[in-house]
Amino acid sequence: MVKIGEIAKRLGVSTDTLRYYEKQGILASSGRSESGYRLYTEQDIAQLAFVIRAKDVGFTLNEIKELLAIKVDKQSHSCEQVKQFTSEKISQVERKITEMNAILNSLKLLHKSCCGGDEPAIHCSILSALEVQNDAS
Amino acid sequence: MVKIGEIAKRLGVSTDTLRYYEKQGILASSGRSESGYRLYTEQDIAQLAFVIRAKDVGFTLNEIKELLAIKVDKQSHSCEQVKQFTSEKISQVERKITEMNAILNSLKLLHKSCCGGDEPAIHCSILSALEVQNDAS
DNA sequence: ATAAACCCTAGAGTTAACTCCAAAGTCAAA
DNA sequence: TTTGACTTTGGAGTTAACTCTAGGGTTTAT
Ligand SMILES: [Zn+2]
Ligand SMILES: [Zn+2]
Ligand SMILES: [Zn+2]
Ligand SMILES: [Zn+2]
Repeated sequence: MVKIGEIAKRLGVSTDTLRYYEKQGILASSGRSESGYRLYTEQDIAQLAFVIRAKDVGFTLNEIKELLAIKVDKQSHSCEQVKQFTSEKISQVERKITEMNAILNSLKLLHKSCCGGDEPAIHCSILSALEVQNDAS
Repeated sequence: MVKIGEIAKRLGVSTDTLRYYEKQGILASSGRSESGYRLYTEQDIAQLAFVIRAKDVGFTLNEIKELLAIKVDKQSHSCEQVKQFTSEKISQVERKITEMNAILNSLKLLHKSCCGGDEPAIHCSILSALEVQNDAS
């Protein structure tokens, strides 16, 4: 059971952010000390790591809440529903990865088509590289 | 040369958003009609498609501006700088894809570990699936 | 030729996700 | 035992990315 400052420091977020996440139902502390300090477990830290990773790749807090709801709501839902829901989320993430790869390809094409010399970049075909890739979406 | 409403409709954004992107230096129209209407080319549309895709996967407008700057600034920078910059962006995108895959694995594990039956989901090991994955980040 | 549907600008309002602040209680070390 | 670093709450302020409004001009269809 660690205090808020510790977990904040370990995962590189502010204590304000952690209190905000609690208010938003993203991550509550597992308990409080005698004096009312928030106390977090290692599991809480693991969950926060998940939240941060999801946020980093562009999920909103609401989407993250949905992802976490799979865990929270398991008492009130059937396995069938859980399976259905995770299926949807999986295709959503797969779509994002596909788009990400399209962007990566744009950049790689661009990188390849540039000679890398020290002359001004006017002559290199970067512009067309970007557009060709865009057309082929 | 199409008007703002047409491009907005075709790519599923509002005309307000397009005017906002112009103000932010993300995407200007290629010209104006006699009466001052914005006119866009197919290239503009391709660029907007790129912007939308980048936005969808979690890039901020400022990051997108950086990506587009590769194209815009080519007069004032050397090929060496361009190559350097695209390299950085490529690793940034690759990192994002890696994180995305970690999340995808969490979800897949979760999906696999659920029986999918119509009984309440209490018994299934979803919780641990999420946390195991988080620990292994 | 006139109504509907489009476009313009400038600027105000909104939402998400923080971030900061004030006023006060708690805890560890010197 | 007192200083300083922590914690609490409630609420105000900020930033990004829209979104809307007002008040006007333009284009198109009937
Ligand atoms: Zn080049
Ligand atoms: Zn070159
Ligand atoms: Zn199950
Ligand atoms: Zn089951």
